[in-house]
Amino acid sequence: MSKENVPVAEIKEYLKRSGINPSYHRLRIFEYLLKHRTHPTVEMIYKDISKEIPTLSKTTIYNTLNLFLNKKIVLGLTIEENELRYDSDTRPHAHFKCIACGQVYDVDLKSPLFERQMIEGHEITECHIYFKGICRKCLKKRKLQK
Amino acid sequence: MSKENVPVAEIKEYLKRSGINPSYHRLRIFEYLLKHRTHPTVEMIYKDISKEIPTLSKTTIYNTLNLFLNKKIVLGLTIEENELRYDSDTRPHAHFKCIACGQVYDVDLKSPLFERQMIEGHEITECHIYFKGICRKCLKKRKLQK
DNA sequence: GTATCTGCAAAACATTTGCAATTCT
DNA sequence: AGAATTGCAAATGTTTTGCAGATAC
Repeated sequence: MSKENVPVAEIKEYLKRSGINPSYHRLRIFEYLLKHRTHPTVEMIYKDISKEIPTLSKTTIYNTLNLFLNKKIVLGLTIEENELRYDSDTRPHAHFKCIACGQVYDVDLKSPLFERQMIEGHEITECHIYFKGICRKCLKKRKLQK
Repeated sequence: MSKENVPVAEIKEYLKRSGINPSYHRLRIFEYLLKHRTHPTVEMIYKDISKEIPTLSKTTIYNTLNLFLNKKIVLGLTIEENELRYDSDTRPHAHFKCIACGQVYDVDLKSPLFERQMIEGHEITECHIYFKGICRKCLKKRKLQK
């Protein structure tokens, strides 16, 4: 799923279709991923959602995200060691991480690499393309400072 | 550096040129990375080298590898969460991880992505391409079992 | 003898696990 | 009630840090 404003009923249906019982917490966490396209970490999700649901525990977020990963409705991004990030957009696309501000951007890249079935005799099931550098925003800031 | 059998004197020179004082441990660790092109984790390096140097500590391996990363003579691969792997070949190339046996292979891929300077307004300094799937060896094994 | 290098032990994190409490139907 | 869900607290595993001792020049 990739759009930003999806009605709750539709999310519910989507979870059910994916074999996931749409409990309140699961719904809220998936909704959060749809709304916040910043590839959040567990920490970020916890910080934000627990403002509205103070009883929510990190364990539940871990449980839920692992469930989502198993059912393949989110992607796990390991663009940087020691922080797993999550993306509700499971279509092939690339990622860009800014080494200045840390933000991870989606990059809509059409590459034949995503279509490849084999490489050097290995059978490919997943392809991840990660870029690092300075993002648009940080570049602008630096220019202004000069 | 990318070849497998490099004389120690040459490694020493390479470290010096990179601004690294070539202590015995550093030499041995870099030599290990050159010889073992399996993108080892700290654990693997420790296990193997400490057989010959029983006094070697993991802290030293972490210190040394972080030094190598800073001086950019090794690449850190975060193809899978919870395990940072190291590669002494800093030329642009892709990586393939077998989801059956866990081995990480180098893939000699010529892609224009490695040459890109900008994408969607972001300035690119690094490009990582990761594949996952079943490797050549594991595919063969599966065929034999049938 | 002063810098650097090394390594222990503790700390800092992220993530997982066991199990008990809670909720849903 | 019975099954699924949640959440605390403890365990696990990786990496970092503080600092003291060893080594090198």
